[in-house]
Amino acid sequence: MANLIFSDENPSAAAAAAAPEATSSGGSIFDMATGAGACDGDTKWGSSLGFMDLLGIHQDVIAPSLFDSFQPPPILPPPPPSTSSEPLLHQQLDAKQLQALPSPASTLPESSEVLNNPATPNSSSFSSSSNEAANDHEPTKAEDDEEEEQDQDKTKKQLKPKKKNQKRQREPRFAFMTKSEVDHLDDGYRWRKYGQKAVKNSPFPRYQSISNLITPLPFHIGPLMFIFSKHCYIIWLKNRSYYRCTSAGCGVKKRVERSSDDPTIVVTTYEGQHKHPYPITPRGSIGINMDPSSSFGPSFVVPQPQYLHQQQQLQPYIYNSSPSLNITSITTSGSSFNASIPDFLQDRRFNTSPTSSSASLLRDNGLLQDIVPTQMRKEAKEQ
DNA sequence: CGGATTTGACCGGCGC
DNA sequence: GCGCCGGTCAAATCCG
Repeated sequence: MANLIFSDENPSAAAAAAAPEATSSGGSIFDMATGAGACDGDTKWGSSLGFMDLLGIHQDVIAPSLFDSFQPPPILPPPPPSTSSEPLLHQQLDAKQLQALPSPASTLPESSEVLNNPATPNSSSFSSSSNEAANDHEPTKAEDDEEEEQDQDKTKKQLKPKKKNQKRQREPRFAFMTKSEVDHLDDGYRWRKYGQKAVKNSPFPRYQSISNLITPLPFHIGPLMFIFSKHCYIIWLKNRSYYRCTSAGCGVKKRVERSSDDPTIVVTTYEGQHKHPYPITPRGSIGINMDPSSSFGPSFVVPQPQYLHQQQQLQPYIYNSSPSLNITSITTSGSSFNASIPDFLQDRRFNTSPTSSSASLLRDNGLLQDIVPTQMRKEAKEQ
């Protein structure tokens, strides 16, 4: 996984991964019709910038705006969710920080309440408006029935009309970043996925004459490659998943996507506040102890090594305790890893062949489904 | 069979 | 007004 991305053999791929997103979530898709962005056959991958240059860009642009402003919370950062992933960042971000976040945060309305103290969506630091907002989206049963009748004439897909001149109130959002191979981190609550969007993520559309296509393609985020007029174009796609808490009356939402800057990072954005007790998970997963009596918000239960052992196929990433992204530590060189990493976490760290890694990444990111039609996938499955 | 997920369609906001 | 995009819905499908 990550070790492939930043492999020494393919430094420009690493640079690509480190390159900051030029625009917000609406990164422009490469213009195939006009050929905009096409280059001549001499262009190499990331040739305009060296590996270290791009690393520098990454640090200059990303780190100061997001990571350098990170202040260690008074209590340990949360989740290592049960995926054995490690938390990178966890705090309520101020508007500036949120804008620095890839995309979930960039859409944060200014009216959002943000507090600079560590908390989770369940923490008391969130505004108490969650009920209202939740009711906006989840009307009462009576209202539902009434509207169902009204909607008889309407198209099935048509949505219920919203009150005019009333901007939808957004819940305060809370984002944190986690190094993980799995997108949906188990935080102990039960979530139902209600939507998924493929978002374009093309900071620097990469292209190259097909005749010069020597270096392996950097399959680390989900490139959709196509060939047009002797040029190989790649559009970077990623999925954004939308989850809703399954508890009745709880309108908490959760948005999960990969970071544009580092696809090994999962950006989880919570919206709203749970209005129910923290569910006790029978799985014994690591959970968040949502003790409402605690004025410090939730505390987090450290996963037991035994449990992590069961999850080792997830290839947990050992995160750097430094607030900034130390992407240089992610190399194919085994010596770059800390010797203190338990054996059971090291077992599978370097067993990724380019082939399996590419495939698994495509699978993990859900990109396969974006690129390959469902029918084709089904056929492949049957074979 | 019930709950969860997938996925195409739809709506509203926003920028041009 | 139009197009793009984020967010949501809900039927179809999957899965235990």
